[in-house]
Amino acid sequence: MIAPDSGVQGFAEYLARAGLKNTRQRERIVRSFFAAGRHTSAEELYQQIRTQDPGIGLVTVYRTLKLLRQAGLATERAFGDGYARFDPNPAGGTHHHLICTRCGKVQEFQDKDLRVLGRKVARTLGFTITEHKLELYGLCRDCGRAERDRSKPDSRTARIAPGSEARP
Amino acid sequence: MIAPDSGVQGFAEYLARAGLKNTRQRERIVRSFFAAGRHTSAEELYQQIRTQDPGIGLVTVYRTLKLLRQAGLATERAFGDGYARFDPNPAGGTHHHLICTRCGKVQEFQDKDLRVLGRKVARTLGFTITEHKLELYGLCRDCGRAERDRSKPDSRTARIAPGSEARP
DNA sequence: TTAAATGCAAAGTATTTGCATGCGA
DNA sequence: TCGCATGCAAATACTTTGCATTTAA
Repeated sequence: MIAPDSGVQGFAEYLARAGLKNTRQRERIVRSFFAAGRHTSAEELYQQIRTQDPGIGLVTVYRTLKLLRQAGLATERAFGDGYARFDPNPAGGTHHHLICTRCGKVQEFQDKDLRVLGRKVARTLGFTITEHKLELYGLCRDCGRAERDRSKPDSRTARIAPGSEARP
Repeated sequence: MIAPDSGVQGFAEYLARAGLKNTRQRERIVRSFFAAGRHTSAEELYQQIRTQDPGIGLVTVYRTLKLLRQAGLATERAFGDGYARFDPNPAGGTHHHLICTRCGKVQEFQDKDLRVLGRKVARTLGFTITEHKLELYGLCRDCGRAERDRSKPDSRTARIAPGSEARP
């Protein structure tokens, strides 16, 4: 994983280059963002910062997240609930996702072979890579087992509940 | 790319298994979705279907997209504009993204080596893979060039306009 | 000093839900 | 026939914007 300080510093550098100001609020938000780690929503970040610095507004959190995206330090993701979620872009490191399409469970893993491979592809296409992220979709162990049970001749009744989407 | 018919059929099977109904609207929406291909928003889909079948409501499009997600046939994505965008989940095939973190340009590519690699990782963790998607983040050719120019000693003036996010 | 940043309140807008009616199985 | 699906309108709620004030450079 990325060291939180590295992200904070990268953001400071971006602000300086772009002629923008580094404020108390921005620093605190960015620090919390990189400390929180993964799949953070603006609201979650806001609630957490609030306990340390009640003066900060939700609007500023949104604005700072937007800046982080523009700086190439964060990526917006959607998991299906109404919230936009943000992941820090690890500089050099990688974190990938295994996402179960049935229950919605998200598991992370790492693999360094991917790094090499991605770099090769990118070079061919003229891209300068700062981050790469692999998402594997499928069935997790439990759901895979359920699926196999379902297809046995005995259990013809549907096990799929249309309205059920788990969200950890 | 996935053949549209395959997706339509997969959805029909899902509905049958789950005890849900296959309606004229659903069929048309799903067909259009798989034909459209990539990064489709609910609104776009709605506008397109409207020309063929004015009776269909936007609400039904939203509901059908939700079902497609639950069926594991579509993935929700966020590019940063206000819209949720949906990609069909290619069964077996893969399509990956190169995303420029500065201008937002998205380029697709394929690589079969990744497939093997992903499968290996998944097996270790007990996942059954149906799809995998690699996202490479970085700077596209143009933005990479701009970045290099910027860091020359001559041009100290900021080239980064904070409010400018291109969206193709 | 000065342009940028903040925070509140208000606006905007993508997405969901309630309910009466329609329709597939 | 029965229960799921549809569509309209209204509601929700996430995110953005206007504006006066504060603050970093």
